[in-house]
Amino acid sequence: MEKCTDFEEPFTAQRCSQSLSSVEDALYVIGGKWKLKIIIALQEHGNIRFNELQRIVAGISARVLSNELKDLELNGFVKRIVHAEQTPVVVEYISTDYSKTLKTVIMSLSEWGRTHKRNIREDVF
Amino acid sequence: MEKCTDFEEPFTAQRCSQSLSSVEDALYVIGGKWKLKIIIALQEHGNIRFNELQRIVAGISARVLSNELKDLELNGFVKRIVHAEQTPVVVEYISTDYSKTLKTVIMSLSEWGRTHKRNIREDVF
DNA sequence: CTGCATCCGACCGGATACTG
DNA sequence: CAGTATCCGGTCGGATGCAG
Repeated sequence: MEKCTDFEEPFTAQRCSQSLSSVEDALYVIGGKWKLKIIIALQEHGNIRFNELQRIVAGISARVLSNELKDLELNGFVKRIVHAEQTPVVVEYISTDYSKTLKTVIMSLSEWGRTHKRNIREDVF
Repeated sequence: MEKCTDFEEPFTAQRCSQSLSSVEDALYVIGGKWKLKIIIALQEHGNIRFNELQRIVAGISARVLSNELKDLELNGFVKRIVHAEQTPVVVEYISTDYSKTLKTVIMSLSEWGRTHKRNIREDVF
């Protein structure tokens, strides 16, 4: 409840004390091992197909990727586009406008990750 | 590789295309169900003891909290302080300066979470 | 190609009991 | 209080096979 002096404006003490709850809400949707990685991969490439996506998100299995994509689609982060006119069927995934609202989150996370890696290399904890 | 126009300065296209890797590095350390929540709880309160922490991070079991704290200590996010002069032993946990570098990450995540919750309430996806 | 169904082992983590 | 040890059920997820 105290200790909010670490955070400067425009984040008030009141907002600060609610960050746990809000972060929980965020992690509920984009938490987990793969969600953010998939969202990023989809943002960096335009339309992208299942197998290509699996190649980019290194280490993920088809089954897990499939489930994650369903989740992400339900939550409005991903659009699934089926090109039915062809055989075999071509399916493309594309990130939605709503996933763009994660821009700041992804920015700060990648910034921190980059800095952290540098720290690790220099100091050894 | 393209599509980086969504991101404005000072984040160049080159940095953008590396965000997947950097975010992976970040998630490797602060990813998972509990890590960030614990870090936030420790930042919001000053020194804090094990059971109190378990109460604040709702839903976590003693075993998991214990393991997570070891992890966080190894990675320099948490300091463990033992007050040996008393019996029973009093142990306090406190967040380190390094965990303050996560400020921006936590900010953006909680901001997003707050907005997302509002969106969910209004539109129903 | 794009997945889903099934099998099955690994491991995550809850409950409980116990120690210092 | 601050954890640890053990047990054990549930889930996660890899491998494989199959379908559209």
